[in-house]
Amino acid sequence: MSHPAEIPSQYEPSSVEEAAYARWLAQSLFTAHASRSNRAGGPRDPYVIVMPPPNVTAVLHMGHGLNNTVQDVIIRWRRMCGDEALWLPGTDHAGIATQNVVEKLLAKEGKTRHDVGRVEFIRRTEQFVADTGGVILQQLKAIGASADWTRTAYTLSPPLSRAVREAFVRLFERGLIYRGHRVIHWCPRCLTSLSDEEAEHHETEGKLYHIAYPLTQVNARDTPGARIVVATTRPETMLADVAVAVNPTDERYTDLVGRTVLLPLANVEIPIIADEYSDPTFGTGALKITPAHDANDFDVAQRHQLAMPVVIDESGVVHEVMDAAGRVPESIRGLDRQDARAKVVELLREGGFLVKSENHRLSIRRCYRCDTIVEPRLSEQWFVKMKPLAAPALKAVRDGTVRILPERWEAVYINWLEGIRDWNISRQLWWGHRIPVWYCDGCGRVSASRENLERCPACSGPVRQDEDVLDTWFSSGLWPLSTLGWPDETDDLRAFYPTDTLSTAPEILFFWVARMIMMGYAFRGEPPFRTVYLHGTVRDPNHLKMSKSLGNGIDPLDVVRSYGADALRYTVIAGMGLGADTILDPNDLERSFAPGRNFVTKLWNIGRFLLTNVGSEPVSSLDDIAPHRLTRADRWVLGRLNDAIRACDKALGPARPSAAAWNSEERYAGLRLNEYTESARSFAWSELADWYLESVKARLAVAGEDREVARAVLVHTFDQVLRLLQPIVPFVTDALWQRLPRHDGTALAVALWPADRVTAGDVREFDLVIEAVNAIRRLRADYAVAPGKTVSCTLVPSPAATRLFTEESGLAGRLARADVSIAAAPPAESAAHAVLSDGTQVVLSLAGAVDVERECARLKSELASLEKQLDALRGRLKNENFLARAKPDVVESERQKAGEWSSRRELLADKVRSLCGG
RNA sequence: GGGCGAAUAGCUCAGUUGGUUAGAGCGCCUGCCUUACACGCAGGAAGUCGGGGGUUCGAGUCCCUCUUCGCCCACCA
Repeated sequence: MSHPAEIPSQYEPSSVEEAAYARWLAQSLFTAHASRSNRAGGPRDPYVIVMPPPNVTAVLHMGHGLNNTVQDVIIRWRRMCGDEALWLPGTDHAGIATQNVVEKLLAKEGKTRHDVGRVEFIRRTEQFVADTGGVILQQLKAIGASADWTRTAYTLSPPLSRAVREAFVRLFERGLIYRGHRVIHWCPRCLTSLSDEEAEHHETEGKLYHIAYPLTQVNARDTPGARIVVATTRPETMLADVAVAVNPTDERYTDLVGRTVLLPLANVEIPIIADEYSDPTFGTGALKITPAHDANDFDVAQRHQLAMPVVIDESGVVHEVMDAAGRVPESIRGLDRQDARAKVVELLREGGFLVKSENHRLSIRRCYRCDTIVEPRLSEQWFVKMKPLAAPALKAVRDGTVRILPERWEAVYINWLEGIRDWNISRQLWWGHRIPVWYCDGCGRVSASRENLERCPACSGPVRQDEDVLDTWFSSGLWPLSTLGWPDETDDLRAFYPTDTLSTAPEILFFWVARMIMMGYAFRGEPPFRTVYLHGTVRDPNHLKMSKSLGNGIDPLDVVRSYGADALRYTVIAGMGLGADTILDPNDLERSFAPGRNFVTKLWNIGRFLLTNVGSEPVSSLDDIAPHRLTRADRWVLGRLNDAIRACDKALGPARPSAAAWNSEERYAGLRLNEYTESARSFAWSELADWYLESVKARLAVAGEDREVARAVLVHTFDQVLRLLQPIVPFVTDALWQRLPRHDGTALAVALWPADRVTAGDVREFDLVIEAVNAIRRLRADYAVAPGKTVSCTLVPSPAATRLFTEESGLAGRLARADVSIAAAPPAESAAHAVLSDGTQVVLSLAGAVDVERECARLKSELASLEKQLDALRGRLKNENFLARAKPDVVESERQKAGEWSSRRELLADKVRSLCGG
């Protein structure tokens, strides 16, 4: 009747996962079809997730593992719900990051990129990407990612590069891209400018130097030796000072405005000017103005039309770079900015100009790619005017067209967009999309063009293209559009844009998410997605972010090898509250991933038991079983299954807004993946396995009608459980699903999501049986009855439960190892007692093992705690305010409870009286 | 400097709009190799829900305040 040999006793993920994945691919389960989308005349709602493209040179780490598992769970859920589900994968060329890697390789040959030249450098980088790139996409397959690989995209591919150029030119034509000469963030190591977002703040302990600038004497009235003291954290930049600014309201300095000072070391005469920017409460109230090396000073200098000498070059070396002849003392020339600072301070001290230096906390900016301290630098860059682009993106989140989960990030997003500043998009790199702008030296025309230009459109003279490339995030910002074929009006674009959910880490909310929303509106008039799901960070037990450099990382593939992809997936999904960080211990993978491994094993064993007992003969559909043939246990498990399905649906939430914007009920609902997981787990484990499977064993052992009923219920229930769990643990569920006798050849990944049955079973009767079994088990444990020993138990059912317990005494006895008999009154002999919630009495005969004193103590303490709670409950029910203000259903359930408790209290009190003689 | 978040069992965390006796996993204790599972089963211990104040019939949940961590943003040199 069964085929136990077919089901291995041990589930070996490593031996089945790879083949299973290959089979899924061969069946094209993950390939979406534009024609099936209802936006293209097809029958289905589309559901689309664009994968945040990992850097093309990246290797999978836990952060990717987490984020892609999240996306995979969501897309697998929607796929089963009948949506035309598309998860679109791809990689990012990652300008600075990739260029850095290749430059390091060149450095090993003792060369720089300038030695090989631009063309050769790009060729080498392309080769490097071709050889080693995209590894991460292969690795994602190992964790079961159900992406549509036929659509794999790459930001630097020809079609996506075309989208980038189109976007640039359109913004240029709308006047939203302009060229500006200003102080920007510069990385002296990467030798490129950075956007505000790429220059990260770091709090540091530094020094504030007070430096005396002596006033030049113009007439005899001047006090000899008079000076003005400025405060600065960057003394080395003083060599490029062009003024000292004081606040016009600052009376200390009123007389000095208009005078000049002699800049120490540089020996240049500079004016004292009045400017609002100077804060009288900070330092000495006198501020040195260094326009070329400080963005604010630049603004001040512009207002006062001051010169802008440069003394720090692109590599951070101090010398007379521009308009600074004679300013840099011999002993400082050629020094790195750090060394120059020390030297300047030393010289100032020697010259008696250093008044004092004090400790000072300040925040410095570092390059997000290489951590080098960023240098403010005066240069010519391309900028995007952000205010007009930000407006619709702000509105979208404010009015709920786009929602951000968890909710609190919406405020952060709004706050940032409200204060948005123009975006520097030029990068002085070679790896990236070259800026599609051509300069004509003849007529001076600057042209942005979709096609490469040979001649000036105005004067037909020769032109040269801008040397710079675009910020990597410019192309990333177009990702939802460009991957779907924009700017062409492709089938994919029509069928799948806007997409649905974007899942990523909050760190790139500004870098990427906000810009995608802006670009979506700018080029398509629609948001690129409707939900932004921001997950937490993976950290180690010390709450440090996992990273390669800290050496506290976990390689997801190690976990897959040891415990399987499902264990990895289950662990990260089950352990992750919405937006909360995930803590994993790289030094104890065994313990970290135990939840997943244990659950997968349990599921496998549930399947093994169930399938071997059901056997391979045909099984009736549940619909063909007459309802009256279902046992209480059957009705119970079906009812519980239904509860589980509902709970999962509720946790996963609405897939899409019911109108143009999410309404207040939908807005922050759903995508509680941990709640969904917990609902499915607890049903499978604590209900199906612990109670139903145990209760059904006897029925399966006897051939006959009831066995067929039990088989039908088992197969139906397990089938539904596998469907519920497929998105989380696709491999083990697939392996079990294929062995189901009612299997019709459909793949689990595209099987229909379980439906909430209207006629779910009534669970209350079997709940009482469970209560009775638990009571007997607890009494056994209390009185240390040997585990193997069968005890005698008398049940005195409440009137309502008489029939129930008469019929189920055999089952209850089996589950509790007891000979259960039903009686109208409890036996007189000394025994262990318990009272169920409905008043049914449970009496265990223990032949002398029960000591009356102990039993009395037990019952009394139980009675006391019950009475205490009952008093509180009754107090509440007498309270007029409660009755008047609480919701009717709350009052009703409290009343019902009070009834139950008081009948139970009577019984316990009786027991205590008769047993303890009180 | 501004804003946000967290603080619940030994550890990691759940706890929707305030409403039964606050839950799970891991760990721990006591028994069990009960014919699916010891990665398991049965039973158990363990929480003044960070401190203080307030609102309410009722607070882990709402308000104020303090403490300790963490994050984001920021042009006071």
